[in-house]
Amino acid sequence: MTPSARPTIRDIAREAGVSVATVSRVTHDDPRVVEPTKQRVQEAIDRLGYRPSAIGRALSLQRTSTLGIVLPGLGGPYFAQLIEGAETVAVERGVVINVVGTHLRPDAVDAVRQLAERTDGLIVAGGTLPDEEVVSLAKAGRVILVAGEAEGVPAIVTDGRAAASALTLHLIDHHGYRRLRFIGEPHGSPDTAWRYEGFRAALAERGIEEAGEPLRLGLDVRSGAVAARELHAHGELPEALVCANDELAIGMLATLPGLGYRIPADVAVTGFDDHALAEIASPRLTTVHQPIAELGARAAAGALGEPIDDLTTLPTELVVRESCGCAEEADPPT
Amino acid sequence: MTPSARPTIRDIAREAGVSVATVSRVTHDDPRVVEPTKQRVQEAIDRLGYRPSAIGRALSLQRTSTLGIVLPGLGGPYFAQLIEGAETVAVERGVVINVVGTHLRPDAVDAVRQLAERTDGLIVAGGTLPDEEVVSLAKAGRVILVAGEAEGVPAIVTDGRAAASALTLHLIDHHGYRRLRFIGEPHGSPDTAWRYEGFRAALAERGIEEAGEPLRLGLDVRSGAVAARELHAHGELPEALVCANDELAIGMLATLPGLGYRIPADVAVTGFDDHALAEIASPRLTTVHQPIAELGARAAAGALGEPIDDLTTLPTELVVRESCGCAEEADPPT
DNA sequence: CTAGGTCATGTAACCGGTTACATCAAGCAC
DNA sequence: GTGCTTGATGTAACCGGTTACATGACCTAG
Repeated sequence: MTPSARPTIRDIAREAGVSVATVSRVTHDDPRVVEPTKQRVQEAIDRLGYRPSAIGRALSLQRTSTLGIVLPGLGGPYFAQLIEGAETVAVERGVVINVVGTHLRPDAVDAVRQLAERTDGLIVAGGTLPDEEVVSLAKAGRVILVAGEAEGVPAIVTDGRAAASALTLHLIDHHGYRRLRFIGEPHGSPDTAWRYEGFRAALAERGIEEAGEPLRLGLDVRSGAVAARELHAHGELPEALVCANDELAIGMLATLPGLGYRIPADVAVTGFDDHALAEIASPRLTTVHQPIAELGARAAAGALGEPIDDLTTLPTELVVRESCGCAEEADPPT
Repeated sequence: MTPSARPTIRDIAREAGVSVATVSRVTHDDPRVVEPTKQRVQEAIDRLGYRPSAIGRALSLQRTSTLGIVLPGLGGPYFAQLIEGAETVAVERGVVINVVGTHLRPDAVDAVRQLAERTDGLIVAGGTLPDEEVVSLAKAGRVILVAGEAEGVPAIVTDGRAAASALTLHLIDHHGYRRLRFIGEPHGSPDTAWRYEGFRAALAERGIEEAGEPLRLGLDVRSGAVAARELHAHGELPEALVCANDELAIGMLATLPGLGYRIPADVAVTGFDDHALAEIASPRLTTVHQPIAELGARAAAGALGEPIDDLTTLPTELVVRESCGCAEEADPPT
C-alpha cells in the first residue's frame, strides 16, 4: 500500500541527521539512544509521517506477527466463534489474524499457500483442503488442524462421534423413537462425518435400522427448509430428525409447522453446536454444546508456538431442551 | 513461516548452476530462458522444494496481491455476504483476501494499520474505526468505505435512510399504525443510524410522535429476545416494532409469541437486510433487501484500483411479507 | 599522560526476491 | 577478418527494515 510514496527509514535518518540504525532503535524504544537524539528522530518521524513497513520488518525478522485461519466459508456462528476464540489469544500476543474462506475459491490451495507465506502459523479447519496439502503445509510451517485430522499434524477436535451417539441414544432410549433419520452430508466435512458415524453407531448399538439414507444437504438454514419440504413431499416423516448442525435444524423448525407437523409431537428435531437461536427458538432446540471459542483459542496458541499434543479432544455437552420431546423445563421467560 | 529452513532463490541458483536472475525468470515463465536451462532449474526447484517467498516478492514489487477487509465482527450473514462478494472479484484477479474483525480487539487501530501494510487495498466497514483513522489510512493507500462515510474517502452505501423511511411509511399508511418503536442502537454503526433517521423522518412526515426512545441493543438474535422481554416487562407494546436488522427481528419473532403476543395481530415486526431466515420464519418477515454481495464486489474492485465515484449508492428493495400485517401471499409451501 | 572501559552512534551485511544493464558467444553481412 | 546484431545469461542494485560489529568521544584509574 504505497501510492503516495511513503517515507522509509532512510528518509527519516537523513531528515534527522542520524543513521538508520538509530532510527530503528528509536522505533523500538531502545534505551541506548540518548534523549536529545531520540527527540530529534521522533520529530522527523512525526513530520514525515513515517510508519515502519511491516513487510520490510517481516523480511528482516523472518516473522510476521500474523496468524492465518483457513475456513470453508465465513457464514454462520460456528466460524465466527472460532475466530473470536483465536482472537483473544492473538490480541494477547500482539498478533493479527487473517482469515481466508476456501468455500468459493476455485484456487483455494494457492490462496492458502500464499497465506502461509505471510503468517507465523496457520489454523486450518477440517474439510477445507485436501489432506496431502495440509500435510505439506505442516512440513513447511506451524499448522494446527481444527475439527479434522491429517497424518502428523496436531489437531484439536471435539468428540462429535460420541456426542452424536449420546444424542441419538437419548432419542432412542428416553423417547423410544425407532425411526430416525440423519440430515446432512457426511462427505462435506469431517465434523459432519463424525456426527453421522455417532448416529449410526447408536442405531447399531440398539439394533435399529436406519430410516433412510442421510439427506445430503448443506449446513445452512435454507437447506433445512428444503429438507423439510422434501421429506414432506416424499411422504411420511420419521419419528426423529437428527440434523448435522443447528442451522439445518432451525430451518426445519421454521418450516415443518407450516406443513402441518407439530414439533416434537409429530416429529422430533435435534441440532448440533448450540447456536444462539437454539434456546430462543420454539420449541427450544435440543442440541450439543461445543466449546468452539476454546477450540479457536487453543488452536491459536498452538499455531503461535505453544507446545501442543498431537490430538486434543475438548468435551461437549448434550443440551436437552424441548424439540426432542422432553417437557418444557422451568425457565422463566421474563 | 520458516521453521525448516526453506530454500531461497540463491540455493536454487547454486544447485542448478545458474544465476538468481535465471531462476527468477524460470519461475515467471520468461520466454528468454532456453529450454535445457529451464529444465535444469525446474529440477532443482522440485528437488529442493522451493517456493518463492511472498514477502520477498512483496518487498521487491511493492505489491502484495492481497486485499484487506475490516469488519466489526465476523458474525452474521451480512458480513459473510459482503466477503463473498469481494471474493468473487478477488479470485478473478488472483488476489487473496484477509479479513480482520475489530469488534473485540482493544488494539483495533493498530491491527488495521498492520493489515494496511500488507495489502494493496482496504475495504473498511462503517463504524469499525474512528473517522480520522479512516482518513489517514486513505491518505496512505487505497481505501474504500462500505456503509459509512468519511471526508474524501470513496464510499459505497445503500440508502438505508430512504429504505427505512419507505418501510415505516408502509406501516403507517398501509396498516394505519401510529405507535411505532425503533429497536437498535443508532450510535452503533452508520447503517443503524441511517435506518433510525429514516424511521424518524417518516414519523415526522406524518406528524406522528415516536412511541419511545430507540431500544438500544446489539444487532444479534439474543438482543432481539432481550428486547422482547424488556418491552413486555415494561407494559404495553407499541403497534409496530421496527428493528435495525433481521437478526434482532428474528429474536423478537421467536420470543414474543411465548409472551402471549401474536404477530402481526398484536404487534407488527419488521427487519432489515433480508436474512436467509426472513422468508422462512413464521410469520415471514417484512424487511428490506440489500445487494450486499454487490456492495462487497464493488468495494473490492475499487480497492484494487478500478476507478470509483466518491459515493456509490446501491438500490434497496422493500420486501413486504407477513410480519407487518400484510396477508399471506400465494406462495406454495411445497 | 596513557591504557582501558563505557557509551552513543554509525557502517554495512543480511533477509528473499526482481530487474536494468552488462557481458559474452554465436551468427551474419560485408 | 571485422563489426554489428541477436539472444542467453550473469552481475549487482534495490525494495525497507534489523542488528552485529566498528568507531570514536569521553571518562577514569594508574
